[in-house]
Amino acid sequence: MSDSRIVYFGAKSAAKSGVRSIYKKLFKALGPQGWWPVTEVHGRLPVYRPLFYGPHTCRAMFEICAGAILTQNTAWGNALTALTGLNGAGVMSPLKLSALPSAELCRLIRSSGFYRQKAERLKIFSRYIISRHPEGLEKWFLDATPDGLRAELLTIKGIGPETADSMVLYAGGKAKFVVDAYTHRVFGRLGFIPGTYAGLQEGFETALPRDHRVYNEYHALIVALGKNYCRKNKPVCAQCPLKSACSTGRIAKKG
DNA sequence: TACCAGGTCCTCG
DNA sequence: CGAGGACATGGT
Repeated sequence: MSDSRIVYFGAKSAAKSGVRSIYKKLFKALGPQGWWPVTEVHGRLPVYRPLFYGPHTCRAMFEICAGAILTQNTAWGNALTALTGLNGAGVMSPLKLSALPSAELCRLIRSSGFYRQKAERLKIFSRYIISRHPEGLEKWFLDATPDGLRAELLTIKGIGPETADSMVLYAGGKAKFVVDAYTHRVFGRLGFIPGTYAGLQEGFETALPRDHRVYNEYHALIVALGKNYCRKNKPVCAQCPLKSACSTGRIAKKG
């Protein structure tokens, strides 16, 4: 007998339909998320634009990449303060960032935490663009395949799987599913295994149409769920859009 | 007061 | 490989 709460990724149609039905539930309950929030040309704060999936301007692409680095293991609000600081200082570009003294860069992004590491990572990424892709971020990303771009990004120090995938999906508008801490938590509680980065990513990419708009919404919806319902300590199971598909709340009640 | 937040790198069994 | 520590601020 199989435990209905356990859903194996791989060649299982149950996993496919599970992944798809969860997406539908989330989208229906929470709506389009408008990711990735990007600063408007004339605006100060990044804005969520529901149902817009690109293409982005070159500077928006760079801002998304910088944001992906700044939000590593950090609350988005803290990363956002740093992004606003960089925009306010007029240094949101590879050329400007790479020319900025490290102490100044550290000061601008201090709110994001791990700021020495992140300042270094932003510089490394900026220098990489200038030296390896002098034609610019836009041409680099738009000409690349999702897997090729991901592999190249992973060679850059400071860019790991999630940051690379965020850049590919949200800056490049290419179909790569982003797996993050929320994804592990939510789908772990839902009973999906394996819970490794590669396992989860392959599960999603196999189950879903290869459409960057779907990957975009799905990951953003998982984050929304993780923040507002599927919290680490005190999950709000009673009103969770996925409670019918999840056993966590029931188990907790049974004790 | 602790714990948590849209990870990654390095080191050591 | 996987586990464990370092990296750091701001919100609850």
